[in-house]
Amino acid sequence: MKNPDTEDLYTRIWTLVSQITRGRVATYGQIATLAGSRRHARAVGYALKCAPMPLPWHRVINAKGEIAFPPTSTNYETQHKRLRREGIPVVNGRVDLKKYRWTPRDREFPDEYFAAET
DNA sequence: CATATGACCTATG
DNA sequence: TCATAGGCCATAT
Repeated sequence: MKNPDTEDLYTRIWTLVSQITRGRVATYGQIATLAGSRRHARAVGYALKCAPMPLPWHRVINAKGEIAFPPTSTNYETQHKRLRREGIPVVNGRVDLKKYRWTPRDREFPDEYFAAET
């Protein structure tokens, strides 16, 4: 991560993820959109991987409601365990986004966060 | 510079 | 609901 723009992007992603409330989940695309552009869905994963501070990364899942790690990985197990521990059911490998999707509060996210991307 | 690889997403049938 | 196709983009090699 040498590019300064990328660093800004990652910083916004880290801030957003840190604000996901307990017992709720957000998707990679959702975070990317809030961070400024919905095209960076893939970059969210990278940003979480190199986060310099502890973050509730387990609250970030894909658009289908699934844990994005390979089901056989230890990362998958860790995330699954943490979600269940927060009271988020994972049935058939997926979370009900209709019920558990996190939505930012207006006060936390001023209008510029939702402005059309340039 | 060219490819390949993901903690991805949407549109479409 | 599932599968496929095409798109996206930071990183790694």
